Amino acid sequence: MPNKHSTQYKILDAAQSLFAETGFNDTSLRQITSLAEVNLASVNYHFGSKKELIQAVLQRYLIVLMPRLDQEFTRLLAAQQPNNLNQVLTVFVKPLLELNKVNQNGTRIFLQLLGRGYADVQGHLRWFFNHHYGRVLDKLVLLVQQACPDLPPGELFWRLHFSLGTVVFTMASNEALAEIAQADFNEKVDIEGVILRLIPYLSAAIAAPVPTVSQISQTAPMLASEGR
Amino acid sequence: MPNKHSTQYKILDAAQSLFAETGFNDTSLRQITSLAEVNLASVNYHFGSKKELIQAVLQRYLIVLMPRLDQEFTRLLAAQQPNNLNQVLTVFVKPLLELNKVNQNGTRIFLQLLGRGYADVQGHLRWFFNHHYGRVLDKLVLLVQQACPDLPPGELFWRLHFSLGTVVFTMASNEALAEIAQADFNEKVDIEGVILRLIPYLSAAIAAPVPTVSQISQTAPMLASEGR
DNA sequence: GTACATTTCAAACACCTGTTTAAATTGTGG
DNA sequence: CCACAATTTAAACAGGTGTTTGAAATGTAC
Repeated sequence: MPNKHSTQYKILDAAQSLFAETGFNDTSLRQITSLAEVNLASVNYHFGSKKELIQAVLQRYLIVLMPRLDQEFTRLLAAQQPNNLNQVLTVFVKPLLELNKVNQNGTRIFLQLLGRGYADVQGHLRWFFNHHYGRVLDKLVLLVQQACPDLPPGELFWRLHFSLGTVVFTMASNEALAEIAQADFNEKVDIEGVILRLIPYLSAAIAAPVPTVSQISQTAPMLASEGR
Repeated sequence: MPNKHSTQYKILDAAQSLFAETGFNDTSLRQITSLAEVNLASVNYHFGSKKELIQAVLQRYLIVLMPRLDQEFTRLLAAQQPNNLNQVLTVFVKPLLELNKVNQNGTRIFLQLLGRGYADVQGHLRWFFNHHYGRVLDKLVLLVQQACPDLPPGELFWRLHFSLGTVVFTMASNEALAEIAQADFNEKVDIEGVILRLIPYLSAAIAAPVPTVSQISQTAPMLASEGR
């Protein structure tokens, strides 16, 4: 059934582009089916519901990406001495760029979809992702912990989520940013360029020195008195 | 007309909470008016349209925050020697926390709204913001440039947007993150705590060493061959 | 070629959206 | 109290949403 020109594929291809551009909630099934040149009802026939279509669109990439990432994480975990942060983050590059084999502009589209997935806080997406791929991310956390042994677990938690925010936001607004960069600095930037710029940024961010309690309390008292 | 219990205020208060929680597009006027206990038509009567209501909700905070930020930026720009990044970023703390005077939980709500504003890419919001407050942000760029004189302008552009993504995403998903942190690490985290954690993170990120061309080209060839 | 399952299709479904209308109500200055 | 403006109200508007239906078309195995 996986004909490259089947109705399913036409729907998935149309849906992913529109989802990436406009977000999940702001893309209607009628937009999708008219771009795919298929009947409106075929979405519900083949995928059941819009919710399941969204998951199918993401799954097409995740099913390729996550095992590749898992493989890279496992390889790094097997190393004798702990890896530094740059090494850990760099393993994302190849698997991400291989998504261009799944689909034209696959890397860009997938990362945009990821951004949309977190922006429209669709509860089911978060569950879907953690349920299927939580184990893989645990390995990443372990690697980062090994790379930054001085970082308290709580601090690491926040910094990983900060970093997720950086990636997700950057990708969601990728087109707009790339246009501005082109106009203001005359540098052509593609998705690969952005990924390579992110690595040193995130690397330094995650490994940033943890402020001591005394440093925090310089500003803290003011806050407590002004709250509410 | 600015009675604290007027219809306008009831609408604004209900709207900001729902917008922050669910996003602009996913919050209906009927949800807002029923929470505010006013008639549906009063939104269009008092604000004209939903678009203008969104801007009014944001404006209530921006009109307080931005002059305060402008004042801080100007003060720092007048200093004899250039300020370091930590000093520059720290000036955000006080003006942001003063938003709690505008409204209960004002700081958290405003930052969540900011996140929503960039997530639902409503073109009019970007325009609205740049049109009214572009000048203020130019001063911030100047300050960061002075703090990081070795950073090429193009790189600085990207890193500031990366940082915006960090803040915006973190705030948009703030509730969810705080809950997880509470459950997993048993640390109560409020908006002030998040802001204070962000500063060293962003500071290190923006000032990260710029990779040399030779470092990039180690991974680049593979990309070019696989990209389409 | 006939029987059966799969897939397509146009139409309708029930519901939700932002906005507008015109009448009823309330507030206000003379 | 009256006249006039400002505000509130219920109702309807036109259009969009995801989903369902039942008949038509197509594919497939015997």
